[in-house]
Amino acid sequence: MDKFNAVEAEARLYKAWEATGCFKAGANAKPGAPSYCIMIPPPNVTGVLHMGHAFNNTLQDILVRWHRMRGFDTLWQAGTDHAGIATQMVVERQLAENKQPSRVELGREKFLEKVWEWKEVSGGTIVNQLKRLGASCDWDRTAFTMAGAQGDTRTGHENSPNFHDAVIKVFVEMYNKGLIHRGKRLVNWDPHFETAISDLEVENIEVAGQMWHFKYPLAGGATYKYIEKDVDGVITLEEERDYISIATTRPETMLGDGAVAVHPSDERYSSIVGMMCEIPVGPRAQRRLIPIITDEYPDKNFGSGAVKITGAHDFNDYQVAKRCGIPMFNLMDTKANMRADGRPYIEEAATAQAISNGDEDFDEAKIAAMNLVPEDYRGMDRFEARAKIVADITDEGLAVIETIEITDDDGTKTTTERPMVESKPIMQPFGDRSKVVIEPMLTDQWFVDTTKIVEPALDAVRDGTVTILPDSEKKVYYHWLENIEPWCISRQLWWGHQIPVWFDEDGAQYCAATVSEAQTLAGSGAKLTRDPDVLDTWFSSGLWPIGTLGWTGDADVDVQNDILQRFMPTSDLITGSDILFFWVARMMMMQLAVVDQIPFKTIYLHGLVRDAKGKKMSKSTGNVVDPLEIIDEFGADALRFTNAAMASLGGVLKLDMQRIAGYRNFGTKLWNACSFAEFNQAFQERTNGIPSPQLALNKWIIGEVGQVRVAVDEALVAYRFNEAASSLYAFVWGTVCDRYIELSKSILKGEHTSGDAGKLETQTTLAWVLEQSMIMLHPIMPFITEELWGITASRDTMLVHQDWPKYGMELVNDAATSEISWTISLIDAIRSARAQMNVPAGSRVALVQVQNTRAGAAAMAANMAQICQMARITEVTTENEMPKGAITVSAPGATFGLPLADIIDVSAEKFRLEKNMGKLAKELGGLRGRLNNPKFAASAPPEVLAETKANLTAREEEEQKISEALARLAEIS
RNA sequence: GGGCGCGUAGCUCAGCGGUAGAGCACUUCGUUGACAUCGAAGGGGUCACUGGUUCGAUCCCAGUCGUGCCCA
Repeated sequence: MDKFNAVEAEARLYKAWEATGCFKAGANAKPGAPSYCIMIPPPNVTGVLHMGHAFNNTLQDILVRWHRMRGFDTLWQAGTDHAGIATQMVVERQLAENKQPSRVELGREKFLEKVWEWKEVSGGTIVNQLKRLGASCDWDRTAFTMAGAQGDTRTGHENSPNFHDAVIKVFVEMYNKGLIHRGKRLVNWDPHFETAISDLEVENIEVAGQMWHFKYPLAGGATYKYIEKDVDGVITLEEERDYISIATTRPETMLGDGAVAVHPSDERYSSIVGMMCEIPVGPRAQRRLIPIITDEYPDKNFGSGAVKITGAHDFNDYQVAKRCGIPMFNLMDTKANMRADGRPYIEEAATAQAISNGDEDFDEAKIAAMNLVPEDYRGMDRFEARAKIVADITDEGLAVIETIEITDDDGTKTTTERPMVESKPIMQPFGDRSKVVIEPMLTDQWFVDTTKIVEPALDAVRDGTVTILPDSEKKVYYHWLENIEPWCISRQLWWGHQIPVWFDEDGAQYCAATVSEAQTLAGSGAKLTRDPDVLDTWFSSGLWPIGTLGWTGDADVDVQNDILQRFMPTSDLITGSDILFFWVARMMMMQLAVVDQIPFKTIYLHGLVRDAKGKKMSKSTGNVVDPLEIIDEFGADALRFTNAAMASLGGVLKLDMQRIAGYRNFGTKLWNACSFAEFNQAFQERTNGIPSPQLALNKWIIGEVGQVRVAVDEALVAYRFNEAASSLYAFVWGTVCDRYIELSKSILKGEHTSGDAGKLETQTTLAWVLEQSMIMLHPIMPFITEELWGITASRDTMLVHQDWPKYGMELVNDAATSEISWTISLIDAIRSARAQMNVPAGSRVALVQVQNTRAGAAAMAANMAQICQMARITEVTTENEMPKGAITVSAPGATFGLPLADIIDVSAEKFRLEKNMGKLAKELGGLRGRLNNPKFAASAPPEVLAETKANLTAREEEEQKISEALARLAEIS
């Protein structure tokens, strides 16, 4: 047999699987079999395969291949996500690189054509990369979340259901049920992409920030006594003030302040609550006066205890402003520059003052239209405006001044005054894609009233209809859903499902699937304009299960949809715990809201794949591992086996190259074992069905196969991929290669008493054992096992469709097991003694049997050839007494000697025996201690008691033997 | 600050009431008719710490320390 050529074989085998339709829905299904379905978490159409995908898809493929081999009606649904911002970003960048007109220059329609063109060329990248991993998805069913939208060229997702229609249908239904509404709310605004994003798309990062302290003068020159006390109530500061001190990290938003708030219990300010104070920025003549109010929000111990309230630019302030009816003035445009629109500042400020004084009514729209940015700052970048405002206030002497003492080099102390600016770490929000600072912005957006659809999603998990693994993630799920916020689903992008709502000239809304339906609703005279926004990508991927299965919302059609009926609800969802909220929870809510069905029965969540040291992989750290490079170097099977071995429930995923190499070696090991079997004509003697041999060796290994099958299935049923992998690893390498094959060699060579009959049954058994290994390893290592399957015999089906075994513990033969384990322990004991006595590995020595049980003697007789070969023994003689100068070797119930008088190093032997004695003494101490404790006998379960006693007897026997050996040694020296 | 984890061999991790395991790394030996991507034999652990429950705790409980992630 040649060596395994992974690169060549992987491509060839994958092609063969696909060509014969091995992965199609229902392939290899037994008649009437239950269905099994996994929805692939759709990778972004812009995506390239990274370790997270490789890990996640390996687990899915293991489950899918395993179920398919077990005859389930299996579907692994493939597809990609249109990924709104990411895709728009990629195409825009490409336009810029190719010096083509920009998105804005092209206009919406032309730009979307460019996106579809890009999708045709590059959208299939990740699909092809998943194939290299061996993913057995039904690629003919590849779905796309924008399938059927305007401009769709139907390339790369030819058979996708019309996802767009499904999304629009759901939006209209939810709108009509009152689950979706439009409103002006403070949202996270990404000034780079100029769109709202959801709070989940915001990363809060701690950065070095500054906090400035400014004086807001009291209106009309009013003054008050400002008193500060320490914890004991002792006055530490008392002064007359004509201002209130405000601390802020965002001075540029001062222009939009609507009030100053203090805590109701804050005595320092109680005398001025209700008074007006002046925002200390802008042209002096038009400075606005704002009220000093009380609210629970300010923290007395933070800053000065007084907080400026800027409802349109801060989430906390927004809540205060809403509670207290404070106007919220928007200061920035969509790029987060200071607004340059509207009337001159003088007029705007006068109106604002009238509102503040209560002389003029206001509503949301009126406030929104007002621009309170003075001309000096209009059009400035928000950070430039901040610097200028700080400088202007400081120049005017309205910054709070602190006095500090400076010690010169020569030791003289001077005091100096400077504006009070605290440098402190602050949490700043960044866009997860754009990486720019997110601006809270008051805009009109569409929202899903999640509180109205959240309960069924919670109940399904609470009552166990849906299982979340690992269990600890349940709490996270509950916590988020129990405190759910409205979901902002509109995005100011072009690439996405455009919101199906039209406005007439009065701003009335008409929600319908098509413009003509909307027109009908509005009446023929109405002039309609469609909302330009698109839906959040997660809104459409929230419908992934039903959308990919072709749900239409038309009951008569859907009932005829065989695929939908067979596979919905799906079985398992395997995904990263980082998208539990983004995606999993939303799928739960939406499927339950739309079709009143759970989307899947079990949710398996896993962490991020990290580097060997546990660091996140990132481009900037330079520790990113490319799965395709790993596949090139070690083969897909090695990467897959590593992924399975890492996948303990809730475990941290640390990817170590040495480990991958180790599993590559494991594949080679299996290959070489098969090569050995082929060399010994094992596969020529293969039979269908479980062999029924006579030799204990063969009976034993068949029992071991039965045990490992049970272990593997138990592990996979419990989603313990690591246990399945390690059971198979230990079985193939430790049991089959190191034990069974070694013990079979003398039989296969014809050196065993069983002769030709023994050889034949061993060939048959060996072939069967290896075939079972291939079958059980196939879900984890599909390529090398399929290749071995193909080259070792001519077969009716490829391994991918081979039946998964059902046998189990009934294959275990106790007599055979004890015979072989006795034989192995004798061989091990001899080998250990030889190595420690420095007997050259090549030299053969005699073995003396001094005492043995009948079973032991029988085991020895039956396996004499193996013992002699593996322990390098020339012959076995029986003596009544241990010969002088022989070293003692024990097997269960038996004592042997190795007559090594010539070679023996007495001190080395003494050392060896004493070391064993030491180990024994420790064990004996523990055992005797327990057994001598009357309470142990009284309370321990009987089987534990019996086991402990048996253990003690065995150890005492051993101790006896060793002390005898030591005594003999003393005689020699 | 709140929540959730995790501290077990040099490293990466399993185990989770009956006295400790794997892989890698390490040491010694080895071209014995599958395999040096290998074989054989070894060394290595007060299972973070302190209390408690128990006949018995790495495992359960409480606290401490360290550490990671998520949310404010």
